[in-house]
Amino acid sequence: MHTSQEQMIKKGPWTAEEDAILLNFVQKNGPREWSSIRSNNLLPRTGKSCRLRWVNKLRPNLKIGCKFSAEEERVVLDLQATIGNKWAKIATHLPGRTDNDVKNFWSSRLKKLARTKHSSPGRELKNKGKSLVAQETQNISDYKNNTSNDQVPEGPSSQCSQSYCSSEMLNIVPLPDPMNLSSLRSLGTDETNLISSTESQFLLEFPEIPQQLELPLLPGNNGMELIGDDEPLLMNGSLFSEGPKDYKYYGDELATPDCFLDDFPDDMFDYIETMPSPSAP
DNA sequence: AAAGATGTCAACCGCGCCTGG
DNA sequence: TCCAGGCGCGGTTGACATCTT
Repeated sequence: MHTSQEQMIKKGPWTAEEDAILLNFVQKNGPREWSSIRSNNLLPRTGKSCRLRWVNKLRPNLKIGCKFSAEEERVVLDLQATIGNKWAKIATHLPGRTDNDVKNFWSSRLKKLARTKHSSPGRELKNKGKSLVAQETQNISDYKNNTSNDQVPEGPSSQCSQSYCSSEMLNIVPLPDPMNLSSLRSLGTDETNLISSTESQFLLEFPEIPQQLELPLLPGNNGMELIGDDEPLLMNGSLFSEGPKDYKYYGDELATPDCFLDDFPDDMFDYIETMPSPSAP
């Protein structure tokens, strides 16, 4: 049973006329009292919808149609590792970016990582991917929470056994020295933050890399040039740095994880794909 | 050139917090 | 103290664009 007012609520893409009306409203009233837009019959949209449109598309100084720079990617990775999926908070550190932008950027990265591992996902993964990626995020978060007492699981997590990432990705193995977990632990800004989600994500994705492969070479050096005094480390946002102040560059570009993946041999993931599952008999 | 795979973006949904009555 | 409405946030979905085979 719908009221006539409910039936009048419009959904879907915004028209230029609607945008103009909304802009006019905000110019007169400021970005607030969104619900009055509908109650005053200015637009057949909910207050939430109006607010979202304003925040994501009509607000001044937005970077629309502009890809994330390496620096912006670095900020997102750092902050996500530090505070988790607080997209709105992260967005406050990125002028011109919205929480939606950050969220979409992060989802794209996760999907890319998932597909890298499952190199022939096909339509099945396409169909499952969206919810699975979200599940993966949750599982990573759960994993982080469950290891907050310095207890590092040595095998697949039973807690996540129903999920996509658990059966295929929760392939957690101790890292050999010097890239062991105590090294990783020392990275955290919070002692309880044993492995940040970015870090654990990498561990889940590529558990065997430190044991089996040489690290990729970075231009101009042997691939693991030290910036600070600490040992080279795999994780923490840029994957090759030990903290926000020290970031590797590929030429003029900051070394983002995507750059990182690009430098692995093409067949590297084929090898990973054939790794026996620890749960296999 | 066509079909499928992948990436990007816009928008909706549901939950929870805040605030005023 | 309780409740309802407004709002913000994170998660999710679907459409469209672009790339790959």
